[in-house]
Amino acid sequence: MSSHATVTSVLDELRWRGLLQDATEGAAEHFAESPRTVYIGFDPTGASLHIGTLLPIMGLVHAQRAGHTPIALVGGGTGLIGDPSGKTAERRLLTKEQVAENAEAIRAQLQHFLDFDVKSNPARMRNNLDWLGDLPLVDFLRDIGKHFSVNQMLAKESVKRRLANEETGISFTEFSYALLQSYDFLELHRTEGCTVQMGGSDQWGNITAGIDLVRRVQGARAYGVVSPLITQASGVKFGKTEEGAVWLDAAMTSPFRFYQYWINVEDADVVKYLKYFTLLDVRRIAELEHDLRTEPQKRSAQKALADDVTRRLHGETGLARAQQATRVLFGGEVEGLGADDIADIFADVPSHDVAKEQLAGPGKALVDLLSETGIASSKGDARRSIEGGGVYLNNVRMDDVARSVTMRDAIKGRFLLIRMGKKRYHLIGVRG
RNA sequence: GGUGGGGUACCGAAGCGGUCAAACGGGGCAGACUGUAAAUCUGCUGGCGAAAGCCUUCGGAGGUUCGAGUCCUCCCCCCACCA
Repeated sequence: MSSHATVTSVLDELRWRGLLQDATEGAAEHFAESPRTVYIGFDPTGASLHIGTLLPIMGLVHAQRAGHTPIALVGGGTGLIGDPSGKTAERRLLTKEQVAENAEAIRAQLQHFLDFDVKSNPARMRNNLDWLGDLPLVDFLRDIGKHFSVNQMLAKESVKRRLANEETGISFTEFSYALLQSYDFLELHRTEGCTVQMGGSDQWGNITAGIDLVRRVQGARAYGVVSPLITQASGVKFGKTEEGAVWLDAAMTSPFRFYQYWINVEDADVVKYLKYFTLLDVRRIAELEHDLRTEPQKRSAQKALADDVTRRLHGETGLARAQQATRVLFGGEVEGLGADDIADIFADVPSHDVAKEQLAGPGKALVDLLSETGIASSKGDARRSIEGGGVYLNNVRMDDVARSVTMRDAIKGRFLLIRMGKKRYHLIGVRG
């Protein structure tokens, strides 16, 4: 991805895209004056980022495109503590090794979105473990803690909620989180000249705390910009599927399933998501919105969204494969395929194995096959699915609960294609 | 510490001696309709079983009874009011 030193105001860009929830006073002017350095923190509590994190990432992407320098801060140190914002219960602590591993994985994922190589304003990556890791406690309390009013901290919504709950309460560790995040901002201000912190709207409190600290310690003015919470028209939490979260790591969510997630975005959300997650411009998005209204069955908006986001994360190859698998599965091309094509196309589709011997002779009961591979949660579940007309073997609906699967069903003696419902595909490879 | 109300399946919530694997709603899955959308309508939603049926489940442990989410005893946990 290339970044151009356009003069477009980041905030204007964020605003029309619906990515701007709030900004501290003077932020617009600050960005307008000259190129700035902006940071966002990423919590390494998981082994991968998920699509919910895409929103703050896009904030950095837009900043970079507008000529500013983005810093992705991986919270290798703060990840050891846990942010109480938005949490109702104390979090379990991760080990240092886990956090270090996660931080490394996140770093790799961010490289798909930010340009670390441009001459003018390359993105940077920092890990706050570098300065929090061996921070002397006494110095910290003297130099940083001194600037924080416990009274104010107690008034914060996230803290209040936890205090109100006698059971869980809040540990000193999590209570201190805001200080550490503020210290990050101070550190990046000193060493990187970073003057703006971005983040999700749940970070507003932590961000303003950091701004105050920079002002008190450095006597300098700093700014904050936050993006809104993503909502889904149906009220379901964004980024969740039956299989769980949609991850950026290809090993956790294959490019095919990633692509499918975006293809399945409902009409009521798709325009919003185009603005959020793609770099398509106003005119293009307006066109897609128009198409959506006039010929919704074409699903051009969903396709544009899926193409754009999948390409950025998984590259042209990943996108091409996801598209091909989609064409084959949903375009009815599956019948004429050879085994090799299938192996290739289905590399991404959830798959299972079954031993050849099991399909020999009379074969294996379909319900057993479904429950043993985990496609159905139990035999009863498998049976009910078949009775309800929701199970397809090689794209043929199975209506016989007592159906057995034999080698004759295997495509080219190597694969069984199971479909549950309209769109959940599973490939079963015949072993041996 | 006292008094009262509760703890039921993924969630909420009925049930108050057999007809209870447990009403109803939500969620989830599937079907129809569509556009791999939404809305709507329909079915399914503990396990095993082709079925009959069997097994496990209603906070925990005991008990009464031919039979217990349902009654009794003790224990644990929540909530409200009082102190």
